Amino acid sequence: MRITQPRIAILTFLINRGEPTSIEQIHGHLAVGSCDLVTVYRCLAAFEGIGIVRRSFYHNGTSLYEINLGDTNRYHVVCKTTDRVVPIDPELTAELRQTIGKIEENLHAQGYTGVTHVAEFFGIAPAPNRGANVTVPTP
Amino acid sequence: MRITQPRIAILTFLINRGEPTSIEQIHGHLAVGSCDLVTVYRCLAAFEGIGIVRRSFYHNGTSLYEINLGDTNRYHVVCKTTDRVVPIDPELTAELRQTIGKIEENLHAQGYTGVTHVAEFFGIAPAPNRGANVTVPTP
DNA sequence: TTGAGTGCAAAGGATTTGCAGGTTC
DNA sequence: GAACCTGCAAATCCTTTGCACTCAA
Repeated sequence: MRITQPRIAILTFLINRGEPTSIEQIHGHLAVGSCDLVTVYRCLAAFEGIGIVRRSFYHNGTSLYEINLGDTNRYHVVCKTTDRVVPIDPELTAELRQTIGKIEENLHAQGYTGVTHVAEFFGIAPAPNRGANVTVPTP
Repeated sequence: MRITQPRIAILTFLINRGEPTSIEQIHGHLAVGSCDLVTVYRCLAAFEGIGIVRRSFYHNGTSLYEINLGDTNRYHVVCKTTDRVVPIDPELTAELRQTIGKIEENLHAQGYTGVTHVAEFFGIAPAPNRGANVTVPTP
């Protein structure tokens, strides 16, 4: 896997962002003309393949990508109105992670390989929460 | 909401199937010519709207639909190779449901409305498990 | 009767693929 | 220099929309 300008740009962006982000948004935030939309698709697929990014889904089925920091899974609520992504309460996240871990273990025990999962919450954020300093799109 | 032939057929199929199923598969299992693919899309959207079916996603982002039996959420593993759907261990399902319930409560408490979630597991089933009597496509 | 539902065709949006030209190693 | 990567264009796949017709209520 070669280190190229577009890949550096995409990865840098994802690291700074630290949240599931749509391909369009990723592409939109890269310097104009620095990287084709198709290249973003291809790079993210490659990144997912080697495990440095994780893919999840928006409630309409389109893809979201985020940096994969080991198994420190994070879970989020995505606002259906604004697309803003807010992390779930840490304690509950820990609990969820634990339960999901058990399930994945159980599946491995049954002989499943390459087990992955997707867990997303969607809802309409209360107006005051919208635009919180959680997700400030990098200009 | 009117009771029509296509709706009866789709609902009957989903009830018998009892598992998340793709639109294509649903359409493919209905009597040929009995219902247009577009109608399947529209019916499922309508069913989802009134809450009698639930939507989830396959690992490639396409939709899966299943009958919504109250709030007795069920969670599944989808085999990436065969698309077969197998329910998660009941105890673990209960635990997962409980945790997710807490998270949704927490979100409501924060002011979120219309909270929904998606939780899916994907993996490659061990060969002996493939073709288990879990998902017998209705002829 | 009459408006919700349907089928067909065509549009739309997201993602993938083909191929020539560029860039990394 | 060779292989991998990129950009552009076009194709593909899934899903939605428009419109005239049909059918359940």
